[in-house]
Amino acid sequence: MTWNLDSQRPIYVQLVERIQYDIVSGHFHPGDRLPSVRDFASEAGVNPNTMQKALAELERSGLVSTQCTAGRFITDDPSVITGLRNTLAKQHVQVFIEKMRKLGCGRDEILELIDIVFEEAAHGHSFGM
Amino acid sequence: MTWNLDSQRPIYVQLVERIQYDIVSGHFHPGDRLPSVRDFASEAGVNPNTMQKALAELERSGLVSTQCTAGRFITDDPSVITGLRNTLAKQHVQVFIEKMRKLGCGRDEILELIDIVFEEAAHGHSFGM
Amino acid sequence: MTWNLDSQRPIYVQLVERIQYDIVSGHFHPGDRLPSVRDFASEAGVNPNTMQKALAELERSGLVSTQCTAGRFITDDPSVITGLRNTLAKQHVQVFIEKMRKLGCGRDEILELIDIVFEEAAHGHSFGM
Amino acid sequence: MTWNLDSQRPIYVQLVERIQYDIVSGHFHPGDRLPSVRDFASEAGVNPNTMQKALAELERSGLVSTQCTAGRFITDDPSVITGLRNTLAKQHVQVFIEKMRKLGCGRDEILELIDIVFEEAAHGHSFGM
DNA sequence: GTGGTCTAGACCACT
DNA sequence: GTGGTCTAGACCACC
Repeated sequence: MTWNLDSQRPIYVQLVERIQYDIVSGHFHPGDRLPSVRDFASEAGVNPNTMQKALAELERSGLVSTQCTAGRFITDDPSVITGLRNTLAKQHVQVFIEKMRKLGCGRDEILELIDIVFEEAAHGHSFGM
Repeated sequence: MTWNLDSQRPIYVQLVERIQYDIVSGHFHPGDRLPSVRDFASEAGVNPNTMQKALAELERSGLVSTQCTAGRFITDDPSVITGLRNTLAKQHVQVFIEKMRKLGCGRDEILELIDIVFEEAAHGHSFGM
Repeated sequence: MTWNLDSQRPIYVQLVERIQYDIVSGHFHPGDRLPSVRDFASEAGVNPNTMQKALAELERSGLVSTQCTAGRFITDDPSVITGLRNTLAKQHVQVFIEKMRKLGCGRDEILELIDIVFEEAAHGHSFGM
Repeated sequence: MTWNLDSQRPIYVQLVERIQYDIVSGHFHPGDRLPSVRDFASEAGVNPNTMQKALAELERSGLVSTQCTAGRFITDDPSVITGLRNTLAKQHVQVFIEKMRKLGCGRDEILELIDIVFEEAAHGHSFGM
């Protein structure tokens, strides 16, 4: 698992996003214990304080909670996770559609392109880049 | 028309993207003469050198060309513009679908969400800006 | 009965306050024998030395007295207890009014808010715990 | 203006509370510019990072906002300030009544004591201690 | 070992 | 000069 941090945006923001994804996508499960701040930080190649800041952010949003001296845990309320997933999904769709609109792509063309990309993917093309 | 530059990513990259959009979306037309580097830079509120770098980038990709002493012009070959438009559109779709895939959204859910966002937009909700 | 000790303030101070409350509020009665230091400490989940320090403090203020070999007893002079109760009550009121004054709340607003809180409590809202 | 920080509770929390009070009590006014992080920190005798953390907290709650490179400003929406004031006031009342309840003081006795304290204050006694 | 907090000092971009 | 971010290293209390 690589972290792919770029130095253009605040690292702690990228950490938050990345961990959110890992929770939402099922890499972490509700109730799971997260690695310790120090381990997590070293895994991501950042300073423990930076990871601490990211985790505090996640705590503020209710995704993780800390049981002092025992570590940090993913919320065990699946609805919080589902809620975040849906929020993120909708945000992505909105940003995406706005970008396409600026390119002059309407609804039909968007749907068409999506089908094309899915077709290609189904025939073994890779997604990412 | 505001330029909305953020200081997180290299300015010239943002300028390139923005001008690409302006060409592709029809704000600039094939054969149009671009403002002078100096004017363009002052309009965007950036240093002329930065704008220069952005325009050089656009030249490299064939979107604009310099006719010495007469200034810079948008390519008069519509197919180049259409090509860019389609390339950008497809890129956006691929990136978007990859993000959604990471969230665990399949094709059907994506289509559903897109319809929802279009519905909302039709009822007066703003997109992102 | 939980002890709710927080690690922010010296433990023994919190014990003193808590036992004062238990005496003043009638949980312990005049002349009652207190549990042994060891039992009391284990009940509160603290080190016996810490409890010892707390009890010494209470002895200094005349609330409890040691009868050698027989253990520690709550004072059998009800006026001492009543005196403490009134002292604590007045202290709380003074500190409270000072805080409210800093917020710009005058006498009338304070009385109004107190009535509101009592109203809410009467309708089943919990206070603080 | 002294800061009276005690080392028992997180300093940044105390800074938040103190600045909240200063805003709510009218020492800072809506739209006022706060001292720079560095100045503010040195005035309070803390590390700039600690002050930064406190101000970030205040920003999160909407009390102050930062106009990048221009400094931080108190919100110019008086209703936010009034809202905070009322929230704090009610909290204090609740905590106070709960404490008094534990002492066995009912509503009437509380009101009586408040009047006594106000009487004393009116005759020149000091509040605080 | 855990998390939480604080400090000191640095760099960046903007103006 | 402003705020924002990051790092390194320290201390504390709890278990």
